[in-house]
Amino acid sequence: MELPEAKEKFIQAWGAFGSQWGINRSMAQVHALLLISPGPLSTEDVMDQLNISRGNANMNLRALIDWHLVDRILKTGERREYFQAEKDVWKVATHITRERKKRELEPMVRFLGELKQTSGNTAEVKAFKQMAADLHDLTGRIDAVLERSTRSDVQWFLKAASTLLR
Amino acid sequence: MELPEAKEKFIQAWGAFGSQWGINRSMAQVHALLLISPGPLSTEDVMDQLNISRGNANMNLRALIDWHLVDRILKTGERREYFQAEKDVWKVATHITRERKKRELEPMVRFLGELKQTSGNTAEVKAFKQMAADLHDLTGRIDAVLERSTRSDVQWFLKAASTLLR
DNA sequence: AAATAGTTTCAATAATATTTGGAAGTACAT
DNA sequence: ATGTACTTCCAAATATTATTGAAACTATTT
Repeated sequence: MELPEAKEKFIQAWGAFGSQWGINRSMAQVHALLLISPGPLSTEDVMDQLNISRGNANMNLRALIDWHLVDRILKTGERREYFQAEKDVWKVATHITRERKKRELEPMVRFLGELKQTSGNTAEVKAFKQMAADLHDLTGRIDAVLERSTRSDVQWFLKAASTLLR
Repeated sequence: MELPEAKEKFIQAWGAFGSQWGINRSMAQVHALLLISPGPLSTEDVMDQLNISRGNANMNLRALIDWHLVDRILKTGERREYFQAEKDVWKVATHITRERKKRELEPMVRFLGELKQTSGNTAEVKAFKQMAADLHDLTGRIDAVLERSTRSDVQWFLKAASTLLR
């Protein structure tokens, strides 16, 4: 396969994959484009290559910066901002994991904890509280595993080990 | 908190959580309702409790069966079908993980593998192939971890161990 | 074999999420 | 301080996705 086709397919696939996981398609596509671009791109480059509006490009670039997946680059003597993706896929995975953990998983764990206090003793209440407790336990464990596996020291260790074992 | 309020909040929260992760809100809500119901429910029960249409209830119940999260129950002497959620949250997590792995992650791993064959030697092609290779490696490792951690024997072992360690 | 009770399908509709494009804002240069 | 080059915001338009509801279908009962 030649580059232009591969590039296009990759951007489409990354966008579709993202939207299956609740990440907006454009944000994933902008990320894909930056991931495979050797150098930093300007907002206009992104607009042109993905055929999206300035507002859309800008909004998603900011969101990606917010997720720590993209850095703002200022070239000396140029006013325009450039954007560059974090290329280390381990870091990418870590940042995505930590953000979603913080924004979505942790609030769910807290909420399930609260539900365990529901009052009553009927069969229905018991089934409810049991489920809340089980889910609280499960999500808490998942949270703990993700916490450990995305700690920067563990990251460093895992990456080094897996390079050696390659 | 009293049951009706807790129930309502749980269904809403599970629905919102699901839709953040690319699972349709109604499907997650039907699942939530069945998870906290002590016995099996009929399509009508689901329709009434969630205020959704028959088509919607039916479609999502079938989808949940497809995901191995819900079983069809036939009561003797009754024509109507009943539905009951798998209550073991470890199994729930396993089934969700395995389905998404199969439907979404595995195709992505294969696709990234293909992209590594892109032809060319420019800086742009090299950056592209490097990223494809790195992502292929990363997604492949994640796939392997999920494969191992959702094997039914491992499930059994983990569940037993974590009960002992509680 | 007709009536009944239930399930499934799917085109139309509604709800939700995304995208646009222009106006407002900001900061640098002249 | 005005013009210029750019960024950000946001209400309106569009696209996408989910939901409805009624008709078609299937299985059971009389």
